[in-house]
Amino acid sequence: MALESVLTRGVRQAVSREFGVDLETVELQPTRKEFEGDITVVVFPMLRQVKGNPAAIGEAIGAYLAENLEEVSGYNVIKGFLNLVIDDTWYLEFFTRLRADADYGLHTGERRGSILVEYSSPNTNKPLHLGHIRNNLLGYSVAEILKAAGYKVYKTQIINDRGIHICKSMLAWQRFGNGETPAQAGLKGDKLVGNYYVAFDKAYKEEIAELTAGGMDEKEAAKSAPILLEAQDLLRRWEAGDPEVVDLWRKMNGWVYEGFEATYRDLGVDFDKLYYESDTYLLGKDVVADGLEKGVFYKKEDSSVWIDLTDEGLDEKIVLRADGTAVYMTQDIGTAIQRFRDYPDITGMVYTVGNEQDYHFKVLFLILKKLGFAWAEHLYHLSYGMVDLPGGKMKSREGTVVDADDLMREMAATAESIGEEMGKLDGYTAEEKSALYHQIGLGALKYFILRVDPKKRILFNPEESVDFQGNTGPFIQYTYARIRSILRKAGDGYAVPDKDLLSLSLHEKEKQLLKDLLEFPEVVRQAAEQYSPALIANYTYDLVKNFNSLYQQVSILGEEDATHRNFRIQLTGEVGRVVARGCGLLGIEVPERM
RNA sequence: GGUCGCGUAGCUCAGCUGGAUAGAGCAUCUGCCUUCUAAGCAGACGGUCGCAGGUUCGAAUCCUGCCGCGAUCACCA
Repeated sequence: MALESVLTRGVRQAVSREFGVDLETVELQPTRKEFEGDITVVVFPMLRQVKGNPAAIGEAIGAYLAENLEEVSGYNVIKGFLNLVIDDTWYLEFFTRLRADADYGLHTGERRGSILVEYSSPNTNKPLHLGHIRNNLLGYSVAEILKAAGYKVYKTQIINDRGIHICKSMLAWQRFGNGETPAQAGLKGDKLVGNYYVAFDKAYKEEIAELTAGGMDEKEAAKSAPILLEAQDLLRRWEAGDPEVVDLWRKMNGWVYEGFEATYRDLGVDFDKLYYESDTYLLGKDVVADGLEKGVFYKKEDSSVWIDLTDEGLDEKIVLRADGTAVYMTQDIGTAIQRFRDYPDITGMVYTVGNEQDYHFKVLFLILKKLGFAWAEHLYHLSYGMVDLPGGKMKSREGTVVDADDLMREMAATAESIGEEMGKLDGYTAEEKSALYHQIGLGALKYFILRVDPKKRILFNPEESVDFQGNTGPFIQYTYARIRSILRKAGDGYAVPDKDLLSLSLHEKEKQLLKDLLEFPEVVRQAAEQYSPALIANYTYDLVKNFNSLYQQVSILGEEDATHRNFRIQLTGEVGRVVARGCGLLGIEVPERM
């Protein structure tokens, strides 16, 4: 049984015996470092039910527990806090269970249903940037965490592959491209297409300038620039299925996908299914018709369709245009329903989308509830803050966008220069080194982003590189490599029978590590419940920090008592296992050496 | 203006379902590599937890108001 349940029950019994009261709640917390003990019972809340002074009550409970529970080997009372010393044997017993459990920390036996996690979902006219990186890392990590918590997870994204923005790139390519391909240009496809998007913007601005110079009003010029009109015409032809336009669209989107794919591969994220907006943008209209019949929606004189959410403290929201075409909301209603058809087993969905769309998702979920879909209760908007630069938002027009590929390359380069200076990689080939530096650079980047609470905005200063020391990914990776090094040196013969193990007397740092390891499953559960990789990141950091502390203070391989030495080696191994698992949940790889 | 989010050390962040003297990292300063990887460890310095009230035995944590920053309030996605 879990220690907390044992103690809670014991405290209840103690209070019942000593004071004749049935306690409503028992409050436990880890004992603070400066006091002796492992778990603390807070006496204050009992005062409502038990009369007396807190110290005396704590004393009475402590005496009872020390007497009656084998888990409790000592206690002290300070100002209404009853600190319990838990017997080493209890932690060692826990350790025997831990080492026998190959899936420690995973709640895979729980079968909690299936969840679809959507993330990334880029436009196909521009390369991925730092903002997308946060989105991808969060989505991927939350998907992994949900798996660990016992859900079956499908990872997906919706690719915004149609619309006026694509047509702009297409048009610019037609005009200025001379048939240029990514191979000819020596560019990734997404970069090439992105360049034409920029080229469009430039030409468009020039035309506006010409028109205004000719005396036209600026707003009017913005609307009537010939290149824009032509792009709009391209969109109409695309929607009409004009083969020439559709072919070009296919070709250019294909280039972009190849480019994205490379970025995803470098980033280490993947998807089980892709949705394309070109397939889904017409969805949702029939649902609107249904909702109209049910009275969820209403029609205005111009025959546009709306929903009135003023009762909910929100506004009226359009769900279908007067000409019968879909808006953003219409599509999202449609795709949500489509996904529950495609995956009949899913019980919920997670949308990884920036917090600028908080309102949209609030409305979307509300509409789906009003339409009567029971699953609408289990939709979650994984909302995250923007990644800003010291000067504010990233702006492609001002060239301040931090490109995803460039950033990853720079991180790896930093890892390389540090690594080469350290010079600990004798025997590694150039390829092995390069792979390792990528791993470390990415570890730094991922940890940097994931350790922060998703809803907070992140300030990224390109001038100051991401740290590789202290509370960072490489610190965790380094400790893992250190652990692996110890285990390699230790070899194989360090099995310890349970009965020998249980007679050990634990070093303070060893006990601390066992406490840390004990928490891991609960941390995973919490991280899933709160959709927060940051909890995993911070936990893993604390664990690793405590391991390093042990490492510096005692000798592992040099311990003279054979049983104790072997226990330490095993403990090292288990810490390594949990570190690797925690990192895995963050999408961070751990190296054998570094 | 309405709504939502954020505000903790010089900087970047933990802690927030109320509990003991608010914790890390970076930066600055001290020590520690002939012994398991020093991308490390031990320590020092650094805080009116935005401000003001309230609830409570107890508030960084909950409530109210104010201030600051951001987002949003499109027949764009």
